[in-house]
Amino acid sequence: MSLRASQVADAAGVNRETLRYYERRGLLAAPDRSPGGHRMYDEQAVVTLRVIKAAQRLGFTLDEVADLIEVGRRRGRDSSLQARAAEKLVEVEARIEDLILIRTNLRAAIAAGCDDLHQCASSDCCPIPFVDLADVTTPERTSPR
Amino acid sequence: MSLRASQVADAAGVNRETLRYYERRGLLAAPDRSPGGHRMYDEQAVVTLRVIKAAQRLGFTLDEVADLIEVGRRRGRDSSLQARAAEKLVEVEARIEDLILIRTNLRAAIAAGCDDLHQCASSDCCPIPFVDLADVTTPERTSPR
DNA sequence: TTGCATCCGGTACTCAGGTCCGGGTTTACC
DNA sequence: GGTAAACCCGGACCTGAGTACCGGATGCAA
Repeated sequence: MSLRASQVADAAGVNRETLRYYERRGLLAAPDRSPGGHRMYDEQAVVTLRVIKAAQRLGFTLDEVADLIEVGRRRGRDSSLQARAAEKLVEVEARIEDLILIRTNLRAAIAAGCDDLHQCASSDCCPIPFVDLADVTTPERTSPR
Repeated sequence: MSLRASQVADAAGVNRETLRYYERRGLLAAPDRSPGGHRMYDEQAVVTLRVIKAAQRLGFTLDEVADLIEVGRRRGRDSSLQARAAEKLVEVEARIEDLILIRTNLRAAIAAGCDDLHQCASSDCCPIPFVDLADVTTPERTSPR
């Protein structure tokens, strides 16, 4: 059984136009067409869309997502996959570190309540949860997002 | 001692124009000016810039960052701060969860090496590290990024 | 077979986040 | 005091990621 564009879009929670857009960008395989030219998707398309959205939420660009999908597709013979995966791993781990720091600070801010924050604000140790991060971050990391 | 625009920009690893831009957006306080009108920053500006960049890397929008800075500035009397911090905490924790899942899968992919990946690719469990995420994700989370 | 929702391709628009330009000062250094 | 580098402002431009619109074609149900 095949799905039409807006069924897929609805199922994945995206705009119908986004399907065409992703197809243009090579993120979504061009589906079969009906005799009249309408796109006919399978359920896999929905999964792919969700995958893309998930990856995006984590800060991967569409190009990066395209890469990862690509890499998953043309299997073993491209062993740069290992390298890519390793790179991503490093990125992901750095992100986790950062987020954990933020979390710690947010928790502290919440636990301390407004009174301590007051004191804190006057002594310039706010903007709240980010100060540590700023120090930790290497300056050369010229935001490749 | 005061710093000039490009010194600050260089120190923080951003474009000089970005300073003006952030000033317009209210993210960076308008600095003092020289008699001739040139901006004269202090070292704090560099820290603030790094803070902003750090927050951005974690997926906060400039508006959100502005919020957080704002909130840190006008201290206790605005007790919605607690609420905001709590909200952010939830977001941050969700992000961490997602990233940990990704990390797990990336590690597995790396550990398995290309051979297993090969097998994997043919059985449709690739694109590598995102499938689980796709299932876990509630469809209604219509990416508010 | 008619009617209406849906889809088509192409193009234009939006929004965030910057970045670049250009003509005219201002500073810093010799 | 001269001059090159840095800076000013306003506005145009750019990229990424979608979204909207259009006139015409298609799908499907009654």
